[in-house]
Amino acid sequence: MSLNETFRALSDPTRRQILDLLRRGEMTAGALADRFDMTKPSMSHHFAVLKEADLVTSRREGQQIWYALNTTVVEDVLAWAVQLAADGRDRGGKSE
Amino acid sequence: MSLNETFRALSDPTRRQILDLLRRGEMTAGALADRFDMTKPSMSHHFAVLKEADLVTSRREGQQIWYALNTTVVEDVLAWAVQLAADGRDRGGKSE
DNA sequence: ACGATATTTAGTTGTTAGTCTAATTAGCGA
DNA sequence: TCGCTAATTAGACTAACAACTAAATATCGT
Repeated sequence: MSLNETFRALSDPTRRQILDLLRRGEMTAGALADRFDMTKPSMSHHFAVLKEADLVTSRREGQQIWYALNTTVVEDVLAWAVQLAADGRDRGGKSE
Repeated sequence: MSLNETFRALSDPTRRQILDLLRRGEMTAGALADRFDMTKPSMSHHFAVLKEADLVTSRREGQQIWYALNTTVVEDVLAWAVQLAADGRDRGGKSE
């Protein structure tokens, strides 16, 4: 896993919105693209970045490609943040 | 708060290492810079990005500037990831 | 195999990011 | 104020990014 790639992928608002939509379940590339004011090739680029970061998985079903959220990597981010926040707080003395 | 800025700041490995060092407590700009194989101006740039993203705070004490981790924003990232992971898992059916 | 639909790949362009060197600001002590 | 140290700002250069249009690939139905 590369937090590098992961955070880079998350640093784009369009990509975070895509993940947000996928919280509710799988969606096809086309259905996702329709939700944004952007060309399909541009959206396809974002899908590729998310896939490379392993934040989503994809499978083809006929002519469509279904994308799904990969919670595993999200949990890695979670773990990273927990550690940073927890240790920081222990020292910082911020009690709540 | 802007997750945009936050994730952009976190997408650089040097900056994540800086935060990592700050888990243990405040450090001066110079002390931090010494830990990296990079010029001080470059390090200063990274401090500025982290400050802009509100991931660190700074205060001057004499000739030195002390940087400290701001756990509040880290916790915002945490909350974001929790929501994504939790909702995603509810649907994804991943039981552990 | 053909035509239509779904999606990605290629190539281009303008913008942003990370790094460096050189110059500048800020504070301290004599 | 002068000289020293700490840190940032300015300017330049290269690499990487996000968006677009046009073209290519993959699958389906006839």
